Amino acid sequence: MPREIPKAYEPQQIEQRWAKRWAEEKLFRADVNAPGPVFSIVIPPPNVTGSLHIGHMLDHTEIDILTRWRRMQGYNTLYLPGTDHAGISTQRVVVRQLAAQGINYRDLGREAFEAKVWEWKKESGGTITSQMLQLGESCDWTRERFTLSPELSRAVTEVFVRLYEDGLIYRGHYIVNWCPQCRTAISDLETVHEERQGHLWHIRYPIVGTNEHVVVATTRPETMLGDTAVAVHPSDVRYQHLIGKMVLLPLVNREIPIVDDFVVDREFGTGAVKVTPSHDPNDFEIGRRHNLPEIDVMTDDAKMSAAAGPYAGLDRFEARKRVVADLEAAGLLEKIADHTHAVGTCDRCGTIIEPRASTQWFVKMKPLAEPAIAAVERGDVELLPDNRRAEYFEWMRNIRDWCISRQLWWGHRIPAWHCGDCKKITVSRKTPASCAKCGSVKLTQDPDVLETWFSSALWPFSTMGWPDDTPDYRKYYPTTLLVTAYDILFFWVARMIMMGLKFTGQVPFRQVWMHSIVRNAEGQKMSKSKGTGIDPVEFNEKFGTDAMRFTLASMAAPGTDIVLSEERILSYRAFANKIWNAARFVFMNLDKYETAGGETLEALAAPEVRSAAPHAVNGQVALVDRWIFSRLARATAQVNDALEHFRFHEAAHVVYHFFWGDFCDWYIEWVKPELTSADRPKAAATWKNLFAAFESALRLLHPFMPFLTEELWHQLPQPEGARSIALDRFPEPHAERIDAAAEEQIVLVQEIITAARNIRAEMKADQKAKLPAQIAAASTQVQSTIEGSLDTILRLANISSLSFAALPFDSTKGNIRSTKDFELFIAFEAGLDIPAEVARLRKELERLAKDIASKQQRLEDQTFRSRAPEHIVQGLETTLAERQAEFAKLSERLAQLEKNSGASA
RNA sequence: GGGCGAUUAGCUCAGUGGUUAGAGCGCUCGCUUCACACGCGAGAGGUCCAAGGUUCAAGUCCUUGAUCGCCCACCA
Repeated sequence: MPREIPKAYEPQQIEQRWAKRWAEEKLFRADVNAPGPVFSIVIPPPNVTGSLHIGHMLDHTEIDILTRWRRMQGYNTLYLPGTDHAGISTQRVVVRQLAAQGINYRDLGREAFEAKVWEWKKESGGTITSQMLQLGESCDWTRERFTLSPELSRAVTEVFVRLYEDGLIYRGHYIVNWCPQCRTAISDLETVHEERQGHLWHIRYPIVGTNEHVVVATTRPETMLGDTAVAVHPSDVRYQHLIGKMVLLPLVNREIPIVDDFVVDREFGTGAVKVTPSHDPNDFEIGRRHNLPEIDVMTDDAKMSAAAGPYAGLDRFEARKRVVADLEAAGLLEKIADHTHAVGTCDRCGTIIEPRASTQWFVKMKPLAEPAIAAVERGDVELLPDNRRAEYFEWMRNIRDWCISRQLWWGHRIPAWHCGDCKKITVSRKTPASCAKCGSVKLTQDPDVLETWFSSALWPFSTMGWPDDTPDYRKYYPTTLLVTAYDILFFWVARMIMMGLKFTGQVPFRQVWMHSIVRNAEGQKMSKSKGTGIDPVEFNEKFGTDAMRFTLASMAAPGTDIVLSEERILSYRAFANKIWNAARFVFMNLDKYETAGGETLEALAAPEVRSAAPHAVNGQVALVDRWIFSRLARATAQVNDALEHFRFHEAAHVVYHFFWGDFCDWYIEWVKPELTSADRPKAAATWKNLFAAFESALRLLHPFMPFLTEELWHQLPQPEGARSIALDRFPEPHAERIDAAAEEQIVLVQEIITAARNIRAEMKADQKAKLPAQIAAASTQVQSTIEGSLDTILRLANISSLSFAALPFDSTKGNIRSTKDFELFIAFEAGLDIPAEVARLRKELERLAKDIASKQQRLEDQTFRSRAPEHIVQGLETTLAERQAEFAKLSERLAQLEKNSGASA
């Protein structure tokens, strides 16, 4: 049966077809009862309403490579997919959408709004999962999870209640980061500090009962409307006499005291600071220490509040201008200095955050952090790469309490009820009937929801059915590995470790692999909103998912961030095409094999054809077959080692060069004539070996290029009932097939062929002209190797004959290439380009001379001889001898040429 | 203010103290060779950022500096 496949690889329909089939057949469904060691991994859940970006693609590529590799190695694998409800982001999207329809979400009311978000989730929540399906990720879709599902919400409530009962969750009034755009508190981690060019306004505050004034400096003049004191350093001689006096707050005409506090920096500004307890963290602390009132002069959306008097209703920045103008008019503005300072912005929307005193829920972190620090110190969780450990420890040791409440509607509502009578709080797993304290039934649930990362922190065990003791939990928890970008080490990884230890008594994962971040050409983080992102879906369609995966894997070297370039993707698309065409060659020959009538193709599907390779003829395995299986075994071992250490780029490099370099460039070219040989047993053996090597190569490549390899694997003869290459075995490293002798001999033959091609190219010999060549072998082994592969040498070097001859060759009559093992000579009539050859030889000699000199110098050094390991010294001696011999040969040749050209000139 | 990373071929990047520092792209030359021009063959191209130091031996380890980038940090 002739196999008709297109000349060029077209990934589009092939990928779609397989992606669909893998999902439909539930090929990657995990089975707790399956044999083998466990390899389990949960996805870092993407935002449910988001779409796939290049960062996910990297995450997912690494996870999928590892999962497929381990599955093929016989592990019981689980790759659990799912999504995050992403509180703020999702709410923002829906709010904006409603606004576009002229609807203010607040007018809708909480329940109706929540319903709208669920609706939106239903509509667009499929985007990311369908994109993942398109990518053909080998995850178990029957176990897909969502952070806001009833099951996972139950885990969230359980955790909240237990933390509250343990005194680790408290409600308190503190300064938090307030985002006026999202209208909610956000955590410290969710703020991004940006250097901004601003001003430092120096304002005179008149001292009551005198003509004096004190000058304060501020970057946010509008907050003065909420000032309730001025603070100076207790030992600041400039101001000591003022401590205890009152100043009249300009514009507001409120009398406020001058207090002393150690936190004031005498060096900064004027050394006197206005104190606004409601709008600054330091001032808040000063306020606590001095019992100052708090005056919140802003509203949720950062407009000035009624407390701001005449400025009420103004936007904070408009108010700033007005306040400054009014102060100036009143003659109270002493000066305006330029000042660069870090401004906190919301990492979701970029709005400048407003520090604001507010009542929120917090988690006490120190008691959770301590065991999590110990677990990493002990190595129960291995954080990789190593250098991230220090960051983790640094952050964990200085951890601050975590503000977990958000003034949003989309999320897990806090399971706490406020009593209308006694004002006490009842925290409960289920809606309580009455106040736990006074029995009142006038209960209202706390309006806040938990921040998204609270539920994400439980992900490794909430997805396994916790708090129930499920088979999944027992089998797959703790998970084997977490793969994620390093930028969410604090947001997510650290919190998972803390929560995992607290609630399961176990670490949530044994290893964490933190990969790089993908950046664009300008080195910025890829961001869709900034228009700097690469759309992976578009790229996948354009170049093929396999090519994209391979590109990402090949660039995923630890340490540096990845800058993706189209050129690089193109080169791996070419690689995919190369594999495709190697397959075409194999298929073409499969047909010949069958029509030749020896054995049927089905015979090739027999397990022993694969496992017994390399196949022998008359008890003899051909050199090239020994070689390719040796190379395959070596490549497999290298890939295993690389993947065990998350060295994806190294693994990719190995398979690339094994396939393209060893298999295509040499093996296929070498065996071509054997396949059609009249010697039937020999042809059949070559056949089986070609088939087995190619088939193994496909399996080796599968974790990296799943679609292409699946497609081709199915076109090869396979045993009855074979469903997918993904369920087949990964190649074994087969240490016994590593054949140093065969590799050495093949290298020799390759060197001869390359030398001949080099001479021909330099001579600009007609491609079709086969020239006779002569060779001098340095040993009988070399000679017998050459004799053994003579036909191949003649064919691949494009020479008509190769005769063994005695040295020296007449370099004026042809060109010579030499190594330690041989000298190859090809004569030609057109005449040698003597000046060119002289130049080449001189350059070569110069290089050799330098090399020889440095080696001699080192070998003469007695300290080197006495201290360096013996194999280094011996190796150096051997190499030096070779170089010297080479140098002698080349000098002789050069002299001959110079003499000749001198004679002829 | 602390901390981390990078600097290697024209470009993008690998490189595990040891014998001639590699890859892909690009470049030059030659090829419609019956798997592949997304290809084949042959080449050119590198004071490994700088200066010191450790070592028998440094692209690799240490120190300092330069340039670029990132993270953390409540000086108004």
